[in-house]
Amino acid sequence: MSDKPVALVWFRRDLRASDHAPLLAALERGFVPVPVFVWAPDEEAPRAPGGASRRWLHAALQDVSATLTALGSRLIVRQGPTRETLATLIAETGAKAVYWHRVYEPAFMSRDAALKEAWRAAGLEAESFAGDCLIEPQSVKTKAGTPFKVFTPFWNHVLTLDLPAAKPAPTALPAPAVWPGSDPVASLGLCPSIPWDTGIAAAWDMTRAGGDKRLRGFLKTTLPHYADRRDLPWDDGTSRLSPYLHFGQLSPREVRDAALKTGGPGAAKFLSEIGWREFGRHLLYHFPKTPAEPMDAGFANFPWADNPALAEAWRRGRTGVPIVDAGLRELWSTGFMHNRVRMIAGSFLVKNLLTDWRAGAAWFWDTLVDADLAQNTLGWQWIGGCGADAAPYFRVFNPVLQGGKFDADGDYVKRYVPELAGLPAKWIHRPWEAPEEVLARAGVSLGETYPEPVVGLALSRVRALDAYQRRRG
DNA sequence: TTTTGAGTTGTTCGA
DNA sequence: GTCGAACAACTCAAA
Repeated sequence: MSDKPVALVWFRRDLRASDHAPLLAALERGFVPVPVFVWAPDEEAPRAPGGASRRWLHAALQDVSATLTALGSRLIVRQGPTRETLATLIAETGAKAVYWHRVYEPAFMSRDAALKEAWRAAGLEAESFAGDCLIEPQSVKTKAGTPFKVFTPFWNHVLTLDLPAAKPAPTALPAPAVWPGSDPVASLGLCPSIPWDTGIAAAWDMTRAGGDKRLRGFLKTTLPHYADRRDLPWDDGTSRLSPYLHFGQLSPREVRDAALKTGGPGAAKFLSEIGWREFGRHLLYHFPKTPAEPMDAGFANFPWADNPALAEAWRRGRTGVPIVDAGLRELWSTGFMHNRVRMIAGSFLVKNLLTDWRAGAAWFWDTLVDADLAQNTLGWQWIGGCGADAAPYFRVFNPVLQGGKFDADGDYVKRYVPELAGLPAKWIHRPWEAPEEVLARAGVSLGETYPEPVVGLALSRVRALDAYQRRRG
């Protein structure tokens, strides 16, 4: 117990005790930190967090709460409008300061600036700190003073900068004379009422320790082969750190420092993937309308097809194209989709089905445990061909060829589309072309046990090329 | 200001 | 089956 003045430490996407500048600042400046989390989903834009993301948040909050408790502190959890809820907590604790990490999403930038101004006007010390990125979006500019729009020069520039390293967690935290009341994490209603989350819970250790274990194992055994194996969806060749990074259970500085320390082949490639995360934040900050609007204005009136049945088949993994269906079923059952398959499935929705990329972004938002506004926007605008550094319009992924290249034995398809497991590798990515006797032997009856393809690949490819070409005028 | 080199992730076609 | 060319210019970033 301490009679020092209290500082609220406002937790958001930084659900950890290590590399936590606001927490350290409170201690260094002689305050007793009171960690707080405010659940106000309606204030997130353009949409409140999706189901899978909420499920992860539930675990992450419980975990960081336990971590803070072990250090002698607590996590105070409240729900309600952020401004009023924090005002209540400031009054209850007599806090003289509020510290937090910046979040660079459009909905928060102006709101948080207004809060800072209001708190300072009220005589509080209010300060925000660099958030969940290696380099803050507003501090990187081309020599012409404009934001970067191409990844390679962006990242080459960032690599020349002297970036701060991660800081360790405090070894102990003081407690205030009186703790304010806290709602149980369970009362936030983040877990589903019908248990669709068993697959997610089985696939992930959603704690900081789980992320840390994943990071260490990845660096030790996978990093040397990263460049080759990261594209194989049946393999465990990617870091799978994205949800831990999204919720700040691991900071990008911690991940970067550990990868640099490991070094060797693969490290630069892996760091460039962290770089894409940075680039996504950069783009969202400088182009705040991109979650809702194509960055390339020429796409404003693109003739997207409006076919709810096809979009639903895609969401449910019932398109009849095995690797696409496998990806969407992996997503539905585990809250994750391998990066290679995200591209294949995204290309199929946007190009073969000519569906507005925003429909894909909305589904990913609801179902991904790593759903992140900046990354989701960048990824979907890229595959739609309407974003920064986007895929050329004529790049239409062929799911059969992609399957043959990256899932040659069909192991990935078999895992998530078990009704095709009896098919030999030769046909598993194109069952509609398999001879009748092969299908019969595998127990596959197209249209009954597994759908016929909802579109012909060749025809829909030509249609997409035509639509994209026409857009160019 | 003008110029120049370059740009995540692909497919198809024809020799 | 393997390989190179074509696909389409356009924009970006830096010299």
